[in-house]
Amino acid sequence: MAIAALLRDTVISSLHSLYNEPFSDKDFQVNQTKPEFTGDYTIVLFSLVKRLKKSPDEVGNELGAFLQENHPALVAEFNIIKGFLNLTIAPNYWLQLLEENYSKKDYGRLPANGQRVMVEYSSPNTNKPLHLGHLRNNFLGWSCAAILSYNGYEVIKTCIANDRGIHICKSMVAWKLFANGATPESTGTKGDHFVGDYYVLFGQELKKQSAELINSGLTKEEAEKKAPIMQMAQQMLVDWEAGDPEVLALWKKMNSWVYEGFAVTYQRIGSDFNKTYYESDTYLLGKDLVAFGLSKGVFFKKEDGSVWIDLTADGLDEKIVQRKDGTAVYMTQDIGLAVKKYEEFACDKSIYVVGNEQDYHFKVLKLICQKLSLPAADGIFHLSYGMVELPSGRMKTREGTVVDADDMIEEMVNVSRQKTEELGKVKDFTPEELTTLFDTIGIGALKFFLLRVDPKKKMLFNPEESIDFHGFTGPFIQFIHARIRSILRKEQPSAMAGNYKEELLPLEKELLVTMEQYPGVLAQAAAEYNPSHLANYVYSVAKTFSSFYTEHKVAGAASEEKKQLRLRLCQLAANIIASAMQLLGINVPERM
RNA sequence: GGCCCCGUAGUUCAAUGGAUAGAAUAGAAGUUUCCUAAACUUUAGAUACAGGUUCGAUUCCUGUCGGGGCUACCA
Repeated sequence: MAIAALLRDTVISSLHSLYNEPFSDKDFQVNQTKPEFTGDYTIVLFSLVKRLKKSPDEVGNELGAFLQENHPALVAEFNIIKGFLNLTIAPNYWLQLLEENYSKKDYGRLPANGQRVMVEYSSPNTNKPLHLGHLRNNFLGWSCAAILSYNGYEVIKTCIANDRGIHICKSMVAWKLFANGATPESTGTKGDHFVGDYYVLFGQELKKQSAELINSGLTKEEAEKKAPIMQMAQQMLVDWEAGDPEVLALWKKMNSWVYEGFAVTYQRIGSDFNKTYYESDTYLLGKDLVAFGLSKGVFFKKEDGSVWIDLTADGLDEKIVQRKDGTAVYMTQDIGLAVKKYEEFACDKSIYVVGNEQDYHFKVLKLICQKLSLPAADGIFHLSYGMVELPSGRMKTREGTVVDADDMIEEMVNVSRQKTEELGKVKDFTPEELTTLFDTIGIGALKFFLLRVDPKKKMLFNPEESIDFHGFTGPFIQFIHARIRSILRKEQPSAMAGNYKEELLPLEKELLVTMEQYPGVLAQAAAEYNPSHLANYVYSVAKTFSSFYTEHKVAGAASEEKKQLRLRLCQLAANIIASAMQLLGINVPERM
């Protein structure tokens, strides 16, 4: 058990023994002791003071003495400062922890817990290439899946391809009008970019056409609706739904180009899925649920035949679930897909990694599913993440301010190549090894940059300043790992004769205390679906190790006993760094 | 208009209601005959504003100011 949890339980039982009353973890806090005070962990006593009607010193002394006397293997010493009971953990506790875990490659991994969870992420539109915002989504979804799996969940990764609709028709219309039969092959363009270019062309042509109509007195909205090219797109959507063979053939062809492009990018960034759903297959789902909802009285029909749900009692609006022409809307499809997913996989939880602009949508989705008493309802969880913004604000396709994912990756890899060559430490690598290393470092920097921030918060990317390779970054952590591996290549820990007797030095202790927290951090990252906890944590391990490494020699330690201890610290640190980075989707090199 | 989210060093990010608000970067000053200097050490620098709850508030509540999002018979 993690020491913080162990202390919590021990304090609860100790308080019970002392005062013969029931206590819970709400009655005190367990914090790590601030470095300026003596001790490792601190019990915050204030709420106990109130409840027991004793002074902080009284409570602290009674509890401290009790712990010291009855749990000597855990608590060695204590001191009290202004209501804070600082506990020094028995040195042997740390040493034993190290001895038991230093060689475990999967330190912190939990056994299967029988729970199954679905993570839907990525979910691209098939009319344009991926951008930086999609990368945040992909990294987040992949990492959450990995973290959950490490914590014992069975994880199903899914993706819904938004492969139909007016946006797809726009690319198709523009291609028909302007391409003269060009293909990705004929132009040497990556398929998703190729199709995206026609989506942009559509926008430009629409702007041109609507400008003329605006001059003749229409509003912008009216003009865009009436522009001939938009009319063509609308007609194409109707034809698509009617199953027009020519339209379907074009649709299939252009989508296949996009998928080829996506496959290259997914391969590069490591995104993968157990199951991909296609909106073209699922967009009619949910229609029978409308009838079901009507029969249950959850939905109601308006005079024009459209079907709605009234959510005003829940503080929301009325929401449409079926158009007057009988077709399903986005919401209805999503309800249908939720049911389908549940039928296929029966997951206990279903996580949707989708941007926070859809907070309202998912609130409504879950609420409707609950009102329909669908078994899938309670498991729905919207992992709502913030936008990646530029200094000028949101990225907008229309204004050409999107940061393209492939360009971004390419640039990161180039920078890593350049920096690596400047340092000149891997001149003996083969070309293949170098290519792998540049990818590892460049993509590692990018992933870490996007994952170190709390997913819920919007974040800023400034294209003027390239992503850093120093400080709180992926490459720094990779570098520390390479340094540790360099030590361990020369010498591995071997069996220690007897018990370790020397005192732990402050930096050794700090490193070990930090490393003990890994399982706790993993649990928190899983519970909150938040890889940034892991990113922050693994950085603190690397940073602490770096200080330790600068201050103390490992191979040249003063005694064999000391050397063995430090080799164990190295081994555990390397294992934790590799493990945590792996869960962020980042590889760590042996050398760099 | 209604609903939701966010305002922390120059900048980008941390901080289950707890001790003197942490990092990184940019700035200043140092460190390399020694396991990789993509490093280490030192230094200066911040809770938008005004109230309230509390022994204690960056955190909870109210208001003001500022920023963003949602509010489609688009997906």
